[in-house]
Amino acid sequence: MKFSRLRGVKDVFGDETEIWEKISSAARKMFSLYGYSNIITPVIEDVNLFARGIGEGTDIVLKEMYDFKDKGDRHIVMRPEGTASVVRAYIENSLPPKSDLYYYGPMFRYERPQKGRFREFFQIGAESFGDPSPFKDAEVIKLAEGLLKEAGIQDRALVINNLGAKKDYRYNLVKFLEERKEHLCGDCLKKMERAPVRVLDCKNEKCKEAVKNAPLITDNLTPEAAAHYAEVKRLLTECGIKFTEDPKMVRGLDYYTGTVFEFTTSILGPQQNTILAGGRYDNLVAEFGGKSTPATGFAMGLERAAEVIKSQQTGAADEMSGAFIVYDSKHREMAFSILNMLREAGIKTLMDFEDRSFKSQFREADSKRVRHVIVIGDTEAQAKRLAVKDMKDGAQINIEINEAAAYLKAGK
RNA sequence: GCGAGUGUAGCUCAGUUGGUUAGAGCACCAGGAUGUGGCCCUGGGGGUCGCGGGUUCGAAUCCCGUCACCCGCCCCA
Repeated sequence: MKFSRLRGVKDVFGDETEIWEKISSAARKMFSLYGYSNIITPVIEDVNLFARGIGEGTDIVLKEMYDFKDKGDRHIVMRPEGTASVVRAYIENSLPPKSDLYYYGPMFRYERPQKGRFREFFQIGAESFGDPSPFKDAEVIKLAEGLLKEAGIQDRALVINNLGAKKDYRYNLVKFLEERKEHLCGDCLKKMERAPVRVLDCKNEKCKEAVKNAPLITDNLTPEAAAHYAEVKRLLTECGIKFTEDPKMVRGLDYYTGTVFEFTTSILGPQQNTILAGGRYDNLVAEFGGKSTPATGFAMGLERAAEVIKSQQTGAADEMSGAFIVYDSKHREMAFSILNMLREAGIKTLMDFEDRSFKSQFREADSKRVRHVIVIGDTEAQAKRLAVKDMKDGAQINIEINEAAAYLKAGK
């Protein structure tokens, strides 16, 4: 019986895990620099956490949740994103009012798979609680940018917006759209009720034309939001962060209330080009029953970030390192003890346990890109010495066994 | 969820109007004088032609279904 993986999920290994590790170590470094601590929350949660948190009307909740009933008849969902869980945990565990947290783990969405879009995907995210200041927004964006930079992602652009509109904005926008109803596509008509701002972002040419003079959110911010937004922009410039503004950018999660931002890349195609996104959500903690607490955060998609790094990689060969033991089968015991000795001395050492020709063993040593080959044939075994060949220049020397570790460690 | 495309060896792909034992390159394995890699040469292993059904004397090739990937839309990281 042969099995294959389920739709939209993938096995990650080899070069790709290497890139993932590079990203996560970049993340650990940046988070520690900014004083964030790690939080691990369960993959499964109660459905209502996301229905309430992300928004009842969003696509994620409406049709993309991986949900099921467990044996106790509980309605469970495999988390489609990280923020709702972290907010829940923040309240439930009475974490300090000011908390800076980061997380790493798999998320699940029942979507049609495509390049850079999976049903199980990994996110690294950050959530900062308790600070309403525009400085915090700028700091979070600076952190996000630092993380991308540290991970080696050069191909990135930052887009920002603010969603702090006046109360009557939505009403006025809907009214504007109602008047142009006949020019809008079917999707937009649906969006009009649920998330009217989204209509402004439609790619359909007719819709674009129809909404050309629609009231923009940035022209209808509350005085506080406008001041906050201006301050965030000033601070970003102060930090040396380049950005563009997009008054039509809206995020797909309903909880955002102020600054929103997205880092995009050009290599993933127009629909999956967001690699990191986030924003301010000052009402969510209160909506979840906690004490009213301002908050802001972001999430990065590992698969997409890795894809960008992969596309940037030059074909440079890896450095040669470590040693490979080539031996005559009669002396396998001796070779094995040398192997253990070198490893205990902290030297990366490889060896093949099958009886293979010197030629085969050397070929393997070469493909493993080791710097040195230790040869143990009859001559060496009798003299209780080792021949050490430098695979870079082909030079070979003969040394005492107890000199080997020091010699290899010295490298070249 | 809607619309289109693709699916042949580990990888990238050939495969003529349906016709014998399905091919190439790369990768892998072995050998190329006496124990020594890369380049080169010789040989070798490896394929339920995505899967299931149908048409036919005969199907990788035609038809139907199904699964997967991928592209556009939707949405999002």
